[in-house]
Amino acid sequence: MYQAPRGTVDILPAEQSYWFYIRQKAAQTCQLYGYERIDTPIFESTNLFSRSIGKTTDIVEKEMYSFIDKGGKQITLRPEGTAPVCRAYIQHGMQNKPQPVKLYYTTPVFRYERPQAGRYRQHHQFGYEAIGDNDPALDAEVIDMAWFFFESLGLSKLTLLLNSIGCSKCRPEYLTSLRQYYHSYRNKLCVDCKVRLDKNTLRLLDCKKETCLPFAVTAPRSIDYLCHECKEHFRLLGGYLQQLGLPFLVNHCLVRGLDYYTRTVFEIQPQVGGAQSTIGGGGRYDGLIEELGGKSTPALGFASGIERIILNLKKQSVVIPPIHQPQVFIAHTSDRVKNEVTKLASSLRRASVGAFQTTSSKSLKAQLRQANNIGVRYVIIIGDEEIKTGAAILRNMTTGEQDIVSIAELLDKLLCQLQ
RNA sequence: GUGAGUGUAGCCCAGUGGUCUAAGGCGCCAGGUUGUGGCCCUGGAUAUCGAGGGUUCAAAUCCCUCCACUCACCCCA
Repeated sequence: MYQAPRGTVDILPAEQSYWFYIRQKAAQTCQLYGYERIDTPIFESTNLFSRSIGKTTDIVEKEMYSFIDKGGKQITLRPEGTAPVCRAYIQHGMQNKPQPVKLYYTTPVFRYERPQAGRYRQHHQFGYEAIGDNDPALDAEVIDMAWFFFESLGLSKLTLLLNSIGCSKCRPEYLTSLRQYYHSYRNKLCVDCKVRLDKNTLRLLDCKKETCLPFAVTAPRSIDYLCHECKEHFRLLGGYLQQLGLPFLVNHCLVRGLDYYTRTVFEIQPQVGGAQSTIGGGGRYDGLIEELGGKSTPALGFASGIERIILNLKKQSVVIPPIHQPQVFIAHTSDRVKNEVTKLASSLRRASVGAFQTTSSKSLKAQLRQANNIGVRYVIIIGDEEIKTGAAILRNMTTGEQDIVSIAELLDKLLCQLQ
């Protein structure tokens, strides 16, 4: 028997209410904050990702779904959403539009990893990018928007973590100090951290091993090494967030795993959770557009994992509105009336009354049972006797009451009762 | 890539060597009501017991290999 590839899932009808709900809230949020939707291809040149995310990151080193197409081109299924949006910004000359350009997307994302709770090889992200403005007020807006989005979904008890990791001017000095600091504990570090020491110094702060945690606590802090501009940016951002009443926590160990981040980085986490606690995160990437061949352009963005949001909606028992289903079921008792039934069903739908219709020859009992299981409010029953008089039985499934109504009046009556 | 746990019908699961041609519950189908759902009663369909190999007179049950799933590490959403 075939089954969905490892790390992928079928999103069955029973789950779709969550997806519809989240996408709707996402679109509403974006409308309120002035973001427009963009859809970029699901695959891009491998280069785009290796250049932007960073060659030594795990994503690029071992998690990309890459292949060579029939034209010999190196192609990669998108492992994240920011780089393609930046590529589109450059390609379509969006620097000529009023800045910042605000774009959002919901899209599948592919990473070759061992699946576990809240982690898949194909997952879905809702994200947005604000490109072309370096004002910390924009950072605040982006963070506020993420917070608003989660709040509007009904999620509570969230934690907002914030940090600044500096820019190309001030970060090298910080990295040097950090490396020096960790170097003195070198033989006490875990195997992974010994590798990080040379390869990805910032990530040393992120190690969750108990033996490494104490080193992170007393490690040099990036915010103590910020240049004047970065320091000011961070100070102003903090002020805006306070004004907005967003309860942020500065976390000196928050560094994020993609190389393109500069200055502001942030994550939003639920208070309780499994290993994959982050439901959304983002930050500034002031060097990325230039790195990808555009003009030097400041920007920042945010992305959230829809599967993880659903996980938390369930954990917090948030009630999701059901997807609207037809409220009318048309049953028939004889194949001789099928013509009438088909016509009626079609005309109801054209008048915006959703209707189920049985097409096979089932017993009336079976049809009513089905109608009951679906949960429709009304069943229209048509048989030989009704057809003779141009009438139908209209049964109210909640009360069990039923009337004989002429087919001509059915629509008006239904429209009235379904109000 | 590493480690641990789990694999019995669509779903939840009983069963730890012979009474298993595999029990129960949910769901599904049908009948009880010859044109009427939900409750109840009765009946029915659906399982090469994850796959392959081995031990044994005998394997869902023990052993080996593989596969899948789950959780965790790594990393991230």
